[in-house]
Amino acid sequence: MNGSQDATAALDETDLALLEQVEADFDVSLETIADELGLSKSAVHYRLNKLEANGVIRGVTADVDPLALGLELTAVTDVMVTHETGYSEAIGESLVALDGVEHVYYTMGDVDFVVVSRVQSRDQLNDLIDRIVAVEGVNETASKFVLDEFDDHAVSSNLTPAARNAILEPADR
Amino acid sequence: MNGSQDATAALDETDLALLEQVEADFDVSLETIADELGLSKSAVHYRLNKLEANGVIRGVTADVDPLALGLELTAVTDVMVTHETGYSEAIGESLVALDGVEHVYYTMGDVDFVVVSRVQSRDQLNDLIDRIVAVEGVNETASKFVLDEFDDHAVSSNLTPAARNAILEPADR
DNA sequence: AATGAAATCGACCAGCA
DNA sequence: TGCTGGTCGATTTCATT
Repeated sequence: MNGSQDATAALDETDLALLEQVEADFDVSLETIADELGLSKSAVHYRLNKLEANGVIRGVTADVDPLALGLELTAVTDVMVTHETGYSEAIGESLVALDGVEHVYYTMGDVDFVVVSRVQSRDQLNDLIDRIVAVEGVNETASKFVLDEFDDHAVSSNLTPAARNAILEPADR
Repeated sequence: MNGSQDATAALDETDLALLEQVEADFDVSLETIADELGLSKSAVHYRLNKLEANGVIRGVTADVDPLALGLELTAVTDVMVTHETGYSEAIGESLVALDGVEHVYYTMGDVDFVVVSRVQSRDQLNDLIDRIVAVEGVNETASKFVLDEFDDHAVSSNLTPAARNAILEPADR
């Protein structure tokens, strides 16, 4: 054990470039990635394995278009809980377990939870809000329709220069 | 061309089961998936190709853990714009283009945009909020720290029974 | 940490129900 | 259209440096 941080794995610029590639598209051949990075196929594979072993890459998944499944309605719902007990984690887990709920953020401030959900219709949204209110501890909700949505799901290509530097040059260097 | 909807591709239960599998983990072998679904490898491959051709599967990507990159701070920022011009799309695109911004929701109501972002430190969050305010048309912001987060990124395994039925039994049947 | 060879797996094709 | 079985190419693994 040395003095390096546990949370942040030691990454170099090649790792970051590799992450940007596979986070954007893991369906390309290793050869294509290897060419772009100036590495051999085996080297790319070796680094990918290391990144997965370190927990940097959590997994590889298919991205499903919600619209293709008819989920055309997105809502942002503010959820207030009855009193600040220590049950925030249980409530958060109950909320995310509801069908249709995609993200749950437990926040500081007057709103306790921000819930993002996807459904097909207004009927389904009404039903979902009913199920949110039925969660033990939930007091009040306020929902907003989402008219338009913009996403940048990639993490590694979305870093500020400061964040990049912090990753490439750990504090204990 | 028949009377089927454009938006919602015709999917059967096998397709949904397949989507649940690959949305949870695309790193397993085709044989494993085939066994669980009671299909042959070729059939699985055939359906995957079709789902991708239909736009149901948008792509295959690596999931990177933000914490592994030191992005331990999540914030939800409400953004009010100066006046309801027709530039909401331009503003949304400007917001999501900012480094650190992950989701942007353009909403109906008193708040115009809900922005979810990830950074490493309070310094970086201050900087990000400055950059949000600097976006043309942005008037006022209010940020909340996220203390805890719960996600269900999978779309196909997150459907209400009503939504499942609507997918399996199109209206024009 | 990276390489090259051997085993394994996935992509594609022609044909069939 | 949905699927089968086989072939070829790509990927994963491992011994080696």
